[in-house]
Amino acid sequence: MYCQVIVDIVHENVARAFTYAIPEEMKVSPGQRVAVPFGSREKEGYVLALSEETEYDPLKIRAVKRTLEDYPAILPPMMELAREMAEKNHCPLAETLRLMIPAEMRGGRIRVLTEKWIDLTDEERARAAWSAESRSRKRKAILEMLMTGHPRRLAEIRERVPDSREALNKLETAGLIIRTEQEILRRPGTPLKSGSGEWHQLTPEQEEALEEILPAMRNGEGRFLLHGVTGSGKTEVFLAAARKALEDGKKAIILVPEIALTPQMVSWFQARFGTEAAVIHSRLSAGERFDEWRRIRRGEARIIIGARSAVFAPAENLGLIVVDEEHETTYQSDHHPRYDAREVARSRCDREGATLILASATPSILSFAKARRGDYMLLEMPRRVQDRPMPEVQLVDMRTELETGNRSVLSRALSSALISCMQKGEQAMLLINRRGYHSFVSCRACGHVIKCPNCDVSMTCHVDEMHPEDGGPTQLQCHYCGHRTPIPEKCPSCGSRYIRYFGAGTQKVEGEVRKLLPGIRTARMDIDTTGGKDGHARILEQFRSGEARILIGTQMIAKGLDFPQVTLVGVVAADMTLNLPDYRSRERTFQLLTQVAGRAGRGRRPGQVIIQTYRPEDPVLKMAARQDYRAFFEAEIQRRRTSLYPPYTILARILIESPAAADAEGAAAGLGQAVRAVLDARPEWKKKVLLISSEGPGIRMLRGMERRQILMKMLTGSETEDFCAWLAKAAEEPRAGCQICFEYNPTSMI
DNA sequence: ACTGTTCCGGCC
DNA sequence: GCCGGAACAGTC
Repeated sequence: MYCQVIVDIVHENVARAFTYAIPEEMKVSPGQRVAVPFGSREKEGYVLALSEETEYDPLKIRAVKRTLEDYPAILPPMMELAREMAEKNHCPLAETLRLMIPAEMRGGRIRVLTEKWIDLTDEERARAAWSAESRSRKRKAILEMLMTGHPRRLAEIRERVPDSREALNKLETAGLIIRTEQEILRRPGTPLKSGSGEWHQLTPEQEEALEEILPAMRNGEGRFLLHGVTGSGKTEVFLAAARKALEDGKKAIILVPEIALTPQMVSWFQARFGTEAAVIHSRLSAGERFDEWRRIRRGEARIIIGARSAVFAPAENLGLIVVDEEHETTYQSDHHPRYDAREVARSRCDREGATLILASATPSILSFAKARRGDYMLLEMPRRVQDRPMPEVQLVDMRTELETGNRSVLSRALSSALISCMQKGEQAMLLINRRGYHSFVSCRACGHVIKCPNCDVSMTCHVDEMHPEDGGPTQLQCHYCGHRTPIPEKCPSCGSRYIRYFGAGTQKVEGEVRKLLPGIRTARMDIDTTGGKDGHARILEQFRSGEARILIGTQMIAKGLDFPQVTLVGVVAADMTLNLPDYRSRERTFQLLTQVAGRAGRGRRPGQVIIQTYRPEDPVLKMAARQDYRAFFEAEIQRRRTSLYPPYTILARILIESPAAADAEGAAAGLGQAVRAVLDARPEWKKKVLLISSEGPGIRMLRGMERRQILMKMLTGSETEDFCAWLAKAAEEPRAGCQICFEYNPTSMI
């Protein structure tokens, strides 16, 4: 018997199956991981398929050494998925297979934790021995313990009967007890409590959505886009759909856009389904992740909640995948092999006969366009639960604030709203989409802006987190590479002592709020305060418990959080994200504002939202203020059509990075020429290409690397796919001192 | 003739 | 991804 094995090495040279013989007594099935001899070394591999015969020279064939687990780590549909992804990404199969098992499983770096247990061999004999026992009080005590309940943990016996080793040995040699070892599974820490254990009465809209979803689930089909406004109770729909999956004996995967949102979702699901819910994300400890993975693999956990990577959870017999907040860009992975969890979810559902629900209050333009084309069935929930009103949104013109002498980052309207919100004993959230204190510093005399030595970006002022009580900002920090330096006394360019500070970040806003409302506890949530294993959870719990009354943070506070006590949401500077040089900046701004506005008024009391801006007449801001997704979608899709942006076109780029500018420059020129040459040779490709540009990228130096790009805009079509395959291959050709990568519809254009 | 270095193909 | 052999250059 032979098997085809993918060796766990990511390299083009070995990106194919190798044939190994299976020893007589060994049981091997497809998807199982095995140890095989490879050259002079031993390697891990994945069994692709088994066969009786082989084409390969039998003399050269070596045998599988051993299996690494006694079950297939890769389920058959997951193997197909890995194949599909490898083909699409032009990468070795080993690389996509690695996504599907916890990293620590590779190289045997993690041990299965065990615990010793003691069991009685025969209750009758034990009873007899107990009555007859007269010599040893310890033996009698142990037998008594086991008779009232067995098996028992050895640790427990040791605790109740000290120094019991000899007594246990005697009982064992007498054949009265046996020792066993049991695996124990490490569980992630207890999540937040939500206190809503019972099933809610569904709203008519939720019922209507489920009337479409449940029959589809019965047939193992259905691709839905659930567009429900903030506070419309989308989670209740997920819970009901997951219950249906469990009733049918199937599994459900619930994806959330980031780790910070898992505890909330887990608490909702655990309240209904208890330990059926498992958590998978990258911040679990190695042991926890491995053990949760095995719990899922064995079918002990039937609901999986997690961030992007949870889409690869080893669930057999999958019935449902939910992608919550589907518009979030975090569903696209940013390192190799790149994938989009929404596409992977779609592919898994097609393959495994499961139902897919993408859900959002602000669906991505791409998904909504697909829904309109009929790719997804659109389900609308335009009203909040219990007839709660949508929050009232007010745009505040910061130009008039300045004209009338208010130079603070908080407008009068926002200040007084904050004060009255606090007086009423309610909670508030403030969004400021930049961390740190000031966004940049510049010299009054010569206008010099202090830039990072490693990156082509200005540095941000920070208050030292270690000594926050020292007062104002003392440090400059680069938000791209993390480089830190003290704020200089003099301008490094002209020596002037007059340095000016521009723009406000979360630290500055927190300071202003504390000045405005002394004695009110605030919490700040940004990258700087959420370090550590449960930094997010700590801050959110502070706010949930009411210990902190105002939550100030970057966009991470805008996503899907549910705090019923919040009645006021303030956006300190709405235009900041609007003017970024990216065709998606309007979409992102609309989503961010609508999402953060939706945090207000989720409880009994109505919500109020104040958006500060220098451009209150901007149509995107106006539509966000009205929470009018439809109007925004129509305007944006129209703009994309006329300006030729996705989904009507495809953007692709080759990004070149090198420590030396000349090398990057040279490689960019060389590649640019090669691209133009191949287009001249292939007119069918050329006619699809609308634009080739060697401009940019936006940041020409990052983390000490010089960056150049070749940006292309193309019409969709099979020729374009072929051209992109060629580009991906061209990007793999090594060039002196350069790192080159090909990006198909890049997530970020920096 | 001997040793250190780099390049390239094979691994089942 | 790493090993080992081949080819090459440099040393006595």
